[in-house]
Amino acid sequence: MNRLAHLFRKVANFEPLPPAEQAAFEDSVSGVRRFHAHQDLIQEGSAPDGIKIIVEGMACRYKMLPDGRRQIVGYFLPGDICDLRAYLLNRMDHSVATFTRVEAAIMAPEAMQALTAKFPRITRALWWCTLVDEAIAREWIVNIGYRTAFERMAHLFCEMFMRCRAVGLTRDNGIQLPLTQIELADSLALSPVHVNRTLMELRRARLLSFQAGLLTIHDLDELRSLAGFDPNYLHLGAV
Amino acid sequence: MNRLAHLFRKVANFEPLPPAEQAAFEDSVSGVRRFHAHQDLIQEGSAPDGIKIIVEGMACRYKMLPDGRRQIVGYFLPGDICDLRAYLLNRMDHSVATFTRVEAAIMAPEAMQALTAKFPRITRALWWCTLVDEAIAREWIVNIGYRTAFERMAHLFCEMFMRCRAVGLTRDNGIQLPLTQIELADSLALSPVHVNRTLMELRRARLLSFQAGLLTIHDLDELRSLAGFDPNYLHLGAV
DNA sequence: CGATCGTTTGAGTTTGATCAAATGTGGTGG
DNA sequence: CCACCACATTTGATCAAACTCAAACGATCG
Repeated sequence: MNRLAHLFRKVANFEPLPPAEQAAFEDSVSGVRRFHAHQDLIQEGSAPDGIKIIVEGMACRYKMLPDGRRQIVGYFLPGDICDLRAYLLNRMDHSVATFTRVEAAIMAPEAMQALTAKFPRITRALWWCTLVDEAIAREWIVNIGYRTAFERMAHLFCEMFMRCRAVGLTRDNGIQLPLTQIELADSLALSPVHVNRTLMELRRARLLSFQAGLLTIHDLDELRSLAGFDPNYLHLGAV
Repeated sequence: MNRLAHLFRKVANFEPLPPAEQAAFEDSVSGVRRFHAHQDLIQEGSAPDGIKIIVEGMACRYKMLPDGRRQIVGYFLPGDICDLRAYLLNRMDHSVATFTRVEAAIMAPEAMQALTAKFPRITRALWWCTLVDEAIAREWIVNIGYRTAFERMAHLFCEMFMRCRAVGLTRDNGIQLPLTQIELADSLALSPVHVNRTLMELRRARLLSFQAGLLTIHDLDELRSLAGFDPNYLHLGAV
């Protein structure tokens, strides 16, 4: 099947790939691997191996800290490419772990090399992906540095909702967001206790519900406004 | 002269460019432009124009916030490329401003396109630059999210020192770091008052001095250790 | 049916923010 | 050369957001 459908849908925000190039891309995939929930895909300091494109499930980039805590620095959802950098960097500067069971399409670096050599449009599309990743990382700096706990969490939820919507993973106004409060805390640089209280505040304001890995947004406009969320940095064309 | 010497020196950490490719790169530069201190080079929301490579001076990426404050999300120093993204993103998701007078080499997007089409090694080198930028942005997330004010500032100073050293901009154990305490505050997500106190703490500990735009590090090993600084994310080969 | 993990609640503490004002410092014009 | 202005730095006092510690409660699972 079309294992890369989410990826193609995402990059169409930049430039749609013609069917022939989509097919060539699909053909470059050597296979699909399955990973357990809460499993490391890559560890900081190691050499990245193959390129993995998320087909199903969710994962994150994180950095371990000297006192045993961790800081999550980004999320992966279907259509995201896990270590494009495999090419160019010899040591990973962060780790990657799954939240859920993950299914990933695997590509050998050589296959990627051949593919991008042949199709400049694909090269541009992939480069665009890394630029968007970078833009998201920068928005996280702002989010963590400037916003209050309440705004910060609201902002993250907006971002995840928009990103899921861009690849067709919303159901009504809900998305799968299989995170524990502790994982949310690691993402937002908040304590788990404060995450819990902030979450209750968001619920009490009837903005959303969040349980059993399902985030439902009851009032997106209000949430966006309270979070100071401007989707421009996601570069997703249509708002 | 060799206007791109700093850039070539930086990318040599990835893969040295042979003289012929350096020359072709230089030839693609259409000219040099000068900018005043504290001037915007690009504004958020606008379409990026040309590609600018910093030849001399310092600048930053920043985002304005609704209450008029700003968050600086990265620094540019000589050898850094200012908007490679000019290519691929139609609207800037952040602004760029100078700290000092800046001299920048200008390249038309078409010239860049031609250059990268002809020299795959240059393409890889530039892509590597964006990956390093991304890695730095992620480390900033950790820095702002996890570290105390003291560690945070120490970490930033370590980073800037290492980055300057990688392009040959250290003098003894000092670097030009022409920032006011307010600009430091905008970078570290701290209040100016707290920046001042933290700076005094660093000075009192005899770790460094910072005045008149000059940062002198008296005990780099101790500073690195207190900051929890691991230079791996800068991908600069030699430590 | 414990055991484990995640969530919730309470109480006290801390880091860093805010507000306000004093003190340098460098530049400009008279 | 001095007066003045704008701006950066320093200091003091108070406040608040979020953290820590601790414990209870609730699911889920072998």
